[in-house]
Amino acid sequence: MRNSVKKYLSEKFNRDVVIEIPKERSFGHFATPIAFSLAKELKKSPIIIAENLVKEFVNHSFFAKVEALKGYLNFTLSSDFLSSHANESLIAGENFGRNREKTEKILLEFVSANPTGPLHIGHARGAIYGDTLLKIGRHLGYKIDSEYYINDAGRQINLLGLSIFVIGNIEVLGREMKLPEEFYRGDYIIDLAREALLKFGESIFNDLNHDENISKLSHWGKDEMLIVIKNNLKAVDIEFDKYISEAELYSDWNRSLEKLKNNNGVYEVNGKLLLKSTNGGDDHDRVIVRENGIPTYLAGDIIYHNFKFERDYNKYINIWGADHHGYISRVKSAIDFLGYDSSKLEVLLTQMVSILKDGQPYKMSKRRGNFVLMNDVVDEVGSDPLRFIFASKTPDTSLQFDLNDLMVEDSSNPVYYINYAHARIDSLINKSSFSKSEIRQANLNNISDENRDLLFQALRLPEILEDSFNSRQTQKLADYLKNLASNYHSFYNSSIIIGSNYEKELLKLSLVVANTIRVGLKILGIEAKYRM
RNA sequence: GCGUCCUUAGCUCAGAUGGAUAGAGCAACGCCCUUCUAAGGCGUCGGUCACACGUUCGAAUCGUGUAGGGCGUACCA
Repeated sequence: MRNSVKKYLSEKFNRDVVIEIPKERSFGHFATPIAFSLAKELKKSPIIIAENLVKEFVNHSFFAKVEALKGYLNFTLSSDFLSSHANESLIAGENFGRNREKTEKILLEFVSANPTGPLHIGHARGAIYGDTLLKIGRHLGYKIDSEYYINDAGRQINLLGLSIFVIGNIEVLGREMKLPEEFYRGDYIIDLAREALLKFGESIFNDLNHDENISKLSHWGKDEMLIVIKNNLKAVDIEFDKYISEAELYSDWNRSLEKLKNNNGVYEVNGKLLLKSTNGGDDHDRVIVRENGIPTYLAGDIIYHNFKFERDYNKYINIWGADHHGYISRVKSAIDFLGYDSSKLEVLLTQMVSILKDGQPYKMSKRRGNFVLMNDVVDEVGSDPLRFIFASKTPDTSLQFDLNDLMVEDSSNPVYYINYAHARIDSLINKSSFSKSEIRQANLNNISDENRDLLFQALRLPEILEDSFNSRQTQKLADYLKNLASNYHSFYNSSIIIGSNYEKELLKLSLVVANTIRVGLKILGIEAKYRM
């Protein structure tokens, strides 16, 4: 709707026209401050310009009313316009908002947590934010592939094996042994050690210097962790198109390195190879191959990004935790030296999360890792509220919330609140003596102004999705659904629907609202409830 | 120090490419079930948008600076 109005006005005035939604309802559905920008060129007061412009909109099919107010042009949409959109939305059903076919191909990488432990709550934020963006984008017709990059090569995997070995000795076999500071810890390592004992027998815990044993534990442990991670994700309904293994890509290292060298992106100092990452704005150049010939962590990212760009997408989006922001300049400079356009890579950061329960910092009971596990939270509050809270907050501010707030079953919990509106509508439809098809055929041309505003709001989903995706701000969709539900509850309370002279019309309006809620929630990864 | 994200009501957070009186939920206090789900609605209270200067017809929004906080600043991942 907004786009068609914007397009129409832009063509009419032969310039880009700013369209906004006035906060004050009596000002109409859309408004434009165009007279202010024309004032300078025409050297006339915006108020007079606006009054003159109004005259050009008499008997227009889009608008029931166009008026000039303090220099603004305010547009009230016509019932014809709204009611034809309402019909389109009901016909589209679950595809409401999907009408546009985009050609842009996007590769979206997110989570990519190391397979050395279960996902924690920070990962959950990135996972849900990324998956929500993915769902919005796909609904809008973008071709998006999702990937999880597994850091399954390098020291951290070896460290996982060592940690299982040492903790197994201490906690499972009751032996005396020192646990070095940098080792992984937490109940999940003990669980792994117990399973390892069953699988490999006690002998695997006998010799710390036995490389084969550690290697066995490392690789097996990594595979187990990957299963755990995939289960953590599945619990909030997230699945990736592809999992890319660093270890499998490693054979491509020489090819990537050649490219960097050919583009003059590396140099040698004391037997080490450095990447000229200062080109991308980094503080200093970074080592990519050590003196002993072993590539650093950054090398893996270089290979992976080479592999990404060889597959020719229009855009690459990475979602990283804020603690990785220092990596952006390194990876971007590497992409440039690989011979690709680093501006095609967009890195989105999610800030830290802290959790309260009963107003107190949430600590895992009986767990000795320092972070809150994603799985514990999902077990406690369920997938829907967690998905909603992460989708409803801007990713670039640190976030704190109380688990109790997510478990409450009243209007303070947006998931319940929105579902309740949806369930109420279904209940009305069932109570009515009219059939659904009779209701759908009702004519919405003569509904009241207030009800027309509700209809207008329910039909805004497509433009909200566009805005939400383009700005990468999923909370716009979440907020929109909450507001729509709120307005529906108001509507519900202010008029009796069943038995009214306008029963069919009011129910049709309700159906439009319900469809928008259902589609919107689905995109947020939540199935709307029909009964509560 | 440098980089980066942030600072809006007592609390948790929204505020569209700068625009018309700054928004919601919680908390507090009132009111509304002889009516379709009161798991709801309506209302009151509450803000020099951290601070200063600047750009603009117009700034919570843009720029510069100051103060405060998170994160990062490894030949660790």
